[in-house]
Amino acid sequence: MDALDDIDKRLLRLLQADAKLTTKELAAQLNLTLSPIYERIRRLENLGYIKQYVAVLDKAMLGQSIMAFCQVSMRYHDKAFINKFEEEVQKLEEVQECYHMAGQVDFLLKIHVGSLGEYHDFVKNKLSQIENIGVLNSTFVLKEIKHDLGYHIA
Amino acid sequence: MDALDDIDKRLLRLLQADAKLTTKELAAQLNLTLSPIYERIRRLENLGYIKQYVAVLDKAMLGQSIMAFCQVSMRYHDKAFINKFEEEVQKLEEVQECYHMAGQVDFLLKIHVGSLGEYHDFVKNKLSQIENIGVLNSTFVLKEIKHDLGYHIA
DNA sequence: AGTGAAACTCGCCGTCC
DNA sequence: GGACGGCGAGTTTCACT
Repeated sequence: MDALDDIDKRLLRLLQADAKLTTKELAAQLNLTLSPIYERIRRLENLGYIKQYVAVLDKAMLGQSIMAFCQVSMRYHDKAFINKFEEEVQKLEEVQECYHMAGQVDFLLKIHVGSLGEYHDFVKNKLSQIENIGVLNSTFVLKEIKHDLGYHIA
Repeated sequence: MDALDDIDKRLLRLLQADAKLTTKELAAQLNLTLSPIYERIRRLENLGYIKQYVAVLDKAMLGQSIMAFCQVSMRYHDKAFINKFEEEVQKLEEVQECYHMAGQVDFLLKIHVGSLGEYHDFVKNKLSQIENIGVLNSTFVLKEIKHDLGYHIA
């Protein structure tokens, strides 16, 4: 019921590259008619394989040209402090991604801002205001070499 | 000509959250008729604010449940070696993202695989086969705390 | 599960304000 | 720069296989 056959996989690959493909175009590429394609897509949506459809914007054109990774280690590792940090991070719009990591560093944050001044403001007035942060180490992206939007489908 | 007014910004926010909204629904939310919405979207596409439309899939359901960050430092920093590394990384399907960084570490890679065994295989047989890699340091994601798909629009 | 066709809605374009 | 209207195209459903 929830296994993917070969057509499902090809469908997912096509849709994660271009969500605007019409059922007609998809049907032509997969050698089927409109109905089965239509129903397969709805099935993949309902089972949760497809979570949503989004427009991908250009961050440089939106003035978000500085990207940085920020490694955060907590002073104490109490559950309450960890939970508090995770809650606070959700509220910070500069934080695009946040991961709880294995190893010396507790959290890795991906940050998007418009300038180094904004980054300074973010660290000084927002991030470091969260209590119990021990070490805080930022590294900046010089160039984006690769950024795949879709996942590899086996 | 290429500046965004308030309606453009609201339009971009709505579309990067849900690309399947119809012009009709967008028009209703922005208190306009269909034509201006339609033309604004085409304008935002042509100017490059909207790069593409994609379906967002569930990586866990696709069996890509292990996520890791891999820090790579080159032995020598010749332009030719750097270019070669960047080329090779493009070919590796496990590498979701790759950034050239400022600081001690040269590159930061975000890796998606299905198991630790696959990760081992990736490092041993693919990544470390690229010449001139000096230090290679992997850290695994325990939990995804936050992952915004859209950018913050000022 | 897939085909083919019918009904309905939306995207798209022209014209007008 | 936005409103209105008509045609083509896409989506959605159904009866049949």
